[in-house]
Amino acid sequence: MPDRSTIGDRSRMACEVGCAIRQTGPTMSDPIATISDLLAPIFAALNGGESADPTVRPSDRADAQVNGALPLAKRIGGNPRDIAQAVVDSGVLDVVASELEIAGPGFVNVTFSPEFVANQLAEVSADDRLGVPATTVPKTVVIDYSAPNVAKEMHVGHLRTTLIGDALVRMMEFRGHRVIRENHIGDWGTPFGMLIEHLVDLGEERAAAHLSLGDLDGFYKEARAAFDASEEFQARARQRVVLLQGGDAETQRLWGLLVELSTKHFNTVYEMLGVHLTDDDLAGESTYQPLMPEVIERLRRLDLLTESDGADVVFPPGFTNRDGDPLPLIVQKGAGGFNYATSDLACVIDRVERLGADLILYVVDAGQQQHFQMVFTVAEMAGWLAPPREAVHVAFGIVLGTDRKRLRSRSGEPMKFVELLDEALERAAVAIDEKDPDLTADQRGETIHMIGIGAVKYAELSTDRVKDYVFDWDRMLSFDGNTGPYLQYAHARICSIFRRADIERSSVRGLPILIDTPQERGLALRLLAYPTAIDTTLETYSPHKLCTYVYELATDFTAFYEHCPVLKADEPIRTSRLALADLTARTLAHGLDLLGIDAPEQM
RNA sequence: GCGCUCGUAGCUCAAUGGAUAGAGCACUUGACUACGGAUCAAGCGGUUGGGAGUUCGACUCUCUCCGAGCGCGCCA
Repeated sequence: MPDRSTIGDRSRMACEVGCAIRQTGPTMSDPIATISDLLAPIFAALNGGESADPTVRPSDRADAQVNGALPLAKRIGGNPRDIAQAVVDSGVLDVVASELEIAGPGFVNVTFSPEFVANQLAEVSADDRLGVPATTVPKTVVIDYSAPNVAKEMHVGHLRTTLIGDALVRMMEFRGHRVIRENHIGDWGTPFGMLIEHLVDLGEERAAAHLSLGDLDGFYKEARAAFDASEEFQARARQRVVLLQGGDAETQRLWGLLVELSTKHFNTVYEMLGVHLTDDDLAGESTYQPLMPEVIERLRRLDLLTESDGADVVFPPGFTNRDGDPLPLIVQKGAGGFNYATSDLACVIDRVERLGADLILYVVDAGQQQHFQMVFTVAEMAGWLAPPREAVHVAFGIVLGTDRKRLRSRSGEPMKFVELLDEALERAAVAIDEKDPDLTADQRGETIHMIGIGAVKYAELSTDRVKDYVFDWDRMLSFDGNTGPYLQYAHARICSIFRRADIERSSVRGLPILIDTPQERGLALRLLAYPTAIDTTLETYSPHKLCTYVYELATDFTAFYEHCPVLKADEPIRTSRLALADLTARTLAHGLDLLGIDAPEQM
């Protein structure tokens, strides 16, 4: 039974997806990857022709350390220091290293030669892609994210899925994959009987007016209240569900009205956020309704279906309920209806067979892990998800308030998305007005938007997605520390150097960069690590890794900025440092953009 | 009860099985005629929840216990 949580399965994923998405090779600028490639044949030779990982890592004792001698010594027998010596003696690193040192039990500490660093950097500086190669193995990736409900307002619960999904989309696309965004909105199910009847009672015009105000929750609650208060209404609502599922034209039209008014609200939020989701990406649950009977039919033909308490279910092995009995995945309810599981299976079929998906990502909260494990297992049993094709639940934790309880508004409900963003803008405005009261009205508005939204996004993305995270206004909007505003400020500061000197940034692009001081060297090495940062982020679908990179890049820059005068330096140092500053700003802005965050040139 | 996820500095978080576990905030101290001080530097702070195991090497993998959160048949 393929259990997605086992180590073996995870390593399979790391290899198949990771290797496809990762791409080392001659175009890779990261020196770590370069020496790893250089060492590969040496390690293979030492290992009797079989490849062995040199395990090259960044080091705090040198620029890089080669750890591979230790496990290799274990495997083939012998002294790890002798193997390290053989690695050094092979001479393959001589072209890139100015110093090689064997240390401890058998580590090889590598110091890159300044020429090597400068050459790599020149290549990157002249490259629009900043050294990040397009993948040679483009995949079709379907990303299922955001997924708000029709006739319900987006709230804080949609924050993480929307932002993580958007960031992954941007990175995957940049990497050269074919990315299909799917916004699996909740636009189907029994609540729609009630909602449509309420729409009818209210009258279309009044309902439309009501909904277009953005008060979707109010509408939903009224419908719910009517449903709870009147048996007559309940009967109509149930009948309406039947009509909806039966394809009744008038009912469909009314349903479409609800969907349209809701998606208008969603789009307002997406635009405000700068998230790449449009009506073209809508793939609501209704989309998959026609496929539902086929899901059942196929499962039946495969003899996977069992009847249990009147429902049609599949028993994927390895899942048990509270009594220790096999846990079923219900695909057709006793009354004949379909449910969430059916629709997710339909999605798998559609995404694999119609869209040709190699990889399906579900950016959905961690609470649904068991559901997805079961769905994926059943899809594998049915042969719809045969390797190397795969589905991954990109799970994330809950958003907590500073009291460590689920974040709620004062009224006790999940905080509405729009309220949250409004507050972000208000708080950003206070900060901006205090720091820089001289901005023009246009600049002010634009800056507030970039800072406020960027702060929320960065706070959201910069911690490990699988953990719950604490939502703290004061921290995320601080200009100090690992925050969005700090990074944006770092970018603005670099731009300011060029403004002050009245130099076009593009004019220094690709000019030679001289590596002299430790700060220049540190910054240069960081810049060269950008492709690897993106790779490691995508291997685990963890945007916080790119956040960490961008933050470290910013701190490396400030160290450089403190120690290395740019404009006051003599030529050719001055131009070199300008080029280094420009490349830093480009990388910073690019990394932030992959996270969906704007990088203002001044603020 | 079973399953999953999590537990790292006072707080918020990092750390692809590698050497001495790193940042930020807070706190203490220092740098100010400043290429944007919306800054920088230094210090303080840890038996990585406890215990056992695997390994040359464990925050990381395995087991167990403790604690927190979530899930466990017809909601989505």
